[in-house]
Amino acid sequence: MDCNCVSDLLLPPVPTLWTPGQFIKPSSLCNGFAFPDWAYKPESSPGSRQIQLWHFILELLQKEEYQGVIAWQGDYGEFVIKDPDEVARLWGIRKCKPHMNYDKLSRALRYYYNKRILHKTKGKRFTYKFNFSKVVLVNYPILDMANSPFFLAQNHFNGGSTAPDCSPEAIQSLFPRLPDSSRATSLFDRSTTAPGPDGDKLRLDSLPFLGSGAPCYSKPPSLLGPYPRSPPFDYPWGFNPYLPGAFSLNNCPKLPPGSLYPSQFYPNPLQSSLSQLPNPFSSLLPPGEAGSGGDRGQTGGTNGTAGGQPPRLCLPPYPGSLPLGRSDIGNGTVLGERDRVETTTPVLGLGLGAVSVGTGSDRQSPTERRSGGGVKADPESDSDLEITDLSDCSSENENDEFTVGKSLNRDRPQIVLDGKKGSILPPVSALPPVPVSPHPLKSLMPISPPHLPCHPPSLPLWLYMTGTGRQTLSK
DNA sequence: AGCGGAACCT
DNA sequence: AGGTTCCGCT
Repeated sequence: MDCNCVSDLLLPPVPTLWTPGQFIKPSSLCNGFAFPDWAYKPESSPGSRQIQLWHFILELLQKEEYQGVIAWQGDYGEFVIKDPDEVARLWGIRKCKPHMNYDKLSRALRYYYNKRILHKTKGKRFTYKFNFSKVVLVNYPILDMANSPFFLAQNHFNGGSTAPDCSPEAIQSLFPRLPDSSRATSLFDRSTTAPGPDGDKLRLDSLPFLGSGAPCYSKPPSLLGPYPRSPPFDYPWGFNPYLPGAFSLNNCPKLPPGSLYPSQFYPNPLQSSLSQLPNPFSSLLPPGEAGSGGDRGQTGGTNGTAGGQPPRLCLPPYPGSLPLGRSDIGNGTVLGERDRVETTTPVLGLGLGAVSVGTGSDRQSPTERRSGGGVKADPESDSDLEITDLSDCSSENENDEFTVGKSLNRDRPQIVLDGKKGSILPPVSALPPVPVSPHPLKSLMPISPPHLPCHPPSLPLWLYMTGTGRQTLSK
């Protein structure tokens, strides 16, 4: 039976989020619901365009209108299904399974246990927890995680051979705590010296969505941006993350004055953080904002970001992540016309490359499964790490892969992980030369796409469960 | 409520 | 592969 709800006819532009009443294309609707294109698996994967449950859950979790139905609660990554029947109903609508119920949905959720995408918070009804260490964070280019001390250990791309730091601390360093609201944060710690070899150190803990803040309530990042997936290599506003020039410290184009990023789209701490970014990032700020250290509060303006909700940032991904993970996330569409619907939340697409964390073993350990009470995440489940090998996704571009650490660039930011400085990002010069169009914006557009990425595109920050792709899980 | 096996579907 | 459906069990 095909209820014709979500078919390949679903084309971008689509509503930026799954919001009842947002109609774009009747043929792409299911019972009046339309869904963001990014919610589908990439075309390259089998069964593509079928949303996965964990994806759907994240989708719901991201929407404030469903806070009464499902919401982040408790430990980091933990969420509670407040209204199981309603969630099941929504899932049923989504999948056109009118007979869906929580029993069935929960069976599907249990299906994720083995994949270590989710686990149950013992002792808390309807409470589950995402194993965010089991995700691939793509498009965190400026956080060159693959080059961090943490990830170097198992970096498939540099043949890392040292033992990985799989300690919970290391994991925590990957997902650091949200800084206190009172704590001034900056993406770059300039407290030490002037820019130079040690000048600009990227602070992971200044990225709100990367961490959890309050001890009792830790909302994971706005994991899935509200941006519709764009066709491959469609960078409507002309930004091409693949192009070296896009991030060249000397070749970063200014956005047109008064352009697509009104200042109110930059709530704190992002705004101030962005403004402190060295070029090219600071240039993303509207004129007058860069360097102003604006201190508009998080409640600020019309950004639509609820107080306390981590703002999504949108920085162009650093091309160094290209070999590691798809970098076409969001950036092309962030400023696109199609995004008018919900460009209310700034998005910072920070490229991590493709980083996943997981164990070689698929199963939860008995310890893990025994751990109850939901007091604290089982360290075991989050304690292992691997770099997701996406190399087969870019076989044509193997030569493009960075040899991490092959060359140093003093101008590039560095990562500070728990106070330890990470290795610097690969130099822009390591990128393959790409012809540049004379047009200031078109110079950022793809001349010829490097290769078809293999994760869902156009996400400002895309979480890619390693268990759902062609990647690392061994069953 | 929650679990997991099994058959089945797409 | 990723569920969906059913069901017995705890």
